[in-house]
Amino acid sequence: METVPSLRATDTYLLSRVGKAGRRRMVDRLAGSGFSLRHMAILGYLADRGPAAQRDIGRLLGIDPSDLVGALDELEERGLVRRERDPDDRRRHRVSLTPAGRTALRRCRRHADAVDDEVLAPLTAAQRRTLSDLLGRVFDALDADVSPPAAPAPTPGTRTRRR
Amino acid sequence: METVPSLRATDTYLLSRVGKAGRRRMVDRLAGSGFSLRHMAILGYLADRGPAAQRDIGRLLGIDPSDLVGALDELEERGLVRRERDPDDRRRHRVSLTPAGRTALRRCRRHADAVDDEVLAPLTAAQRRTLSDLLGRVFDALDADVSPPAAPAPTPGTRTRRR
DNA sequence: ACCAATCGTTGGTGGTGACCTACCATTGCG
DNA sequence: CGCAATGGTAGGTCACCACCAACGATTGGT
Repeated sequence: METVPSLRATDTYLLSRVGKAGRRRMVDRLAGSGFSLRHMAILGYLADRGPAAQRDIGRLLGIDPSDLVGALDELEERGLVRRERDPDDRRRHRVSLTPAGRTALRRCRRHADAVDDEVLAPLTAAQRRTLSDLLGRVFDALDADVSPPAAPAPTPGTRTRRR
Repeated sequence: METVPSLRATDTYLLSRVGKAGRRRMVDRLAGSGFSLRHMAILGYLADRGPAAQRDIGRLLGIDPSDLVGALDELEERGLVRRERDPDDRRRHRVSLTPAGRTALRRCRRHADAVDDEVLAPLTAAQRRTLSDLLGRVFDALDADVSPPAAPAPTPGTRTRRR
């Protein structure tokens, strides 16, 4: 991909551009199996952390509760997740992964791996590990944005962001 | 920022997520000065490569000609670019940067640098250079996507993408 | 001189993402 | 009990992006 030097020199621009391209590929690929990134993220969440209330899923994944509903509807219709009322708090739904959901997730992951390989093809295995590591650090440091009511505003410049 | 392990392990996911967050910050910041990413990209193009026809700007920047019109209108209204007919080919517009445009670009770049610093804060200078380099490699290898009519489809799996 | 192609422009479309409000059921607390 | 808070839902908005078709002006090729 080509660009102008002054843009290529801007890390955030590069990041955003590469991220977008990667996301694009991923979305295309997953779409072939009828999944969206959201779907995959949700399945991943459930596989990693077990059954959960919708609120919690949305909070961690950065999905608005009202948007989550639809995504879960789709997954449920296809028998990939189950929604049942939490007996301990009947307001909540206990969302859990079905065996079919687990299988679906494996499929998603295969797609994801393939896209990773495709996008990062120009890098050697070692470089790839490095990139992975650096990206991880940056990612972890991003606005938690999941902060409880009173934002402590640790460093000046941590702009709270969130319309 | 938190996530589930299985997603954190997916490079493309990380990339897309970090890219998006970076873009967000950039957009917010630029918006404060009344610019969009598009605007900055266009100003950067003109500064780096000199006056150009709209077609060419759009091609390199991945902006549809019909979308470019509006962006240029805005820049022109604010006196940052000039549009004049190319005497050699009166179909074309010769778009050029005004001195005010040059100043505006400097301002944009300062914003961009600030965002870079903010986003990449968790990295050391050396790590940052490494990330920059690796991202650059990946970026350069991305689908040119500016390919002429008949896509040669070099490797199976190079999905042409482009709705 | 004619026709096909090119450039900019207008005025659409469709998809996505990130919101928001209002609402009902349920819970926890005073 | 009564009421505020919480979890899920339904429905809608707004911005943005990537397109597309059609059109007038202009050009280049024959």
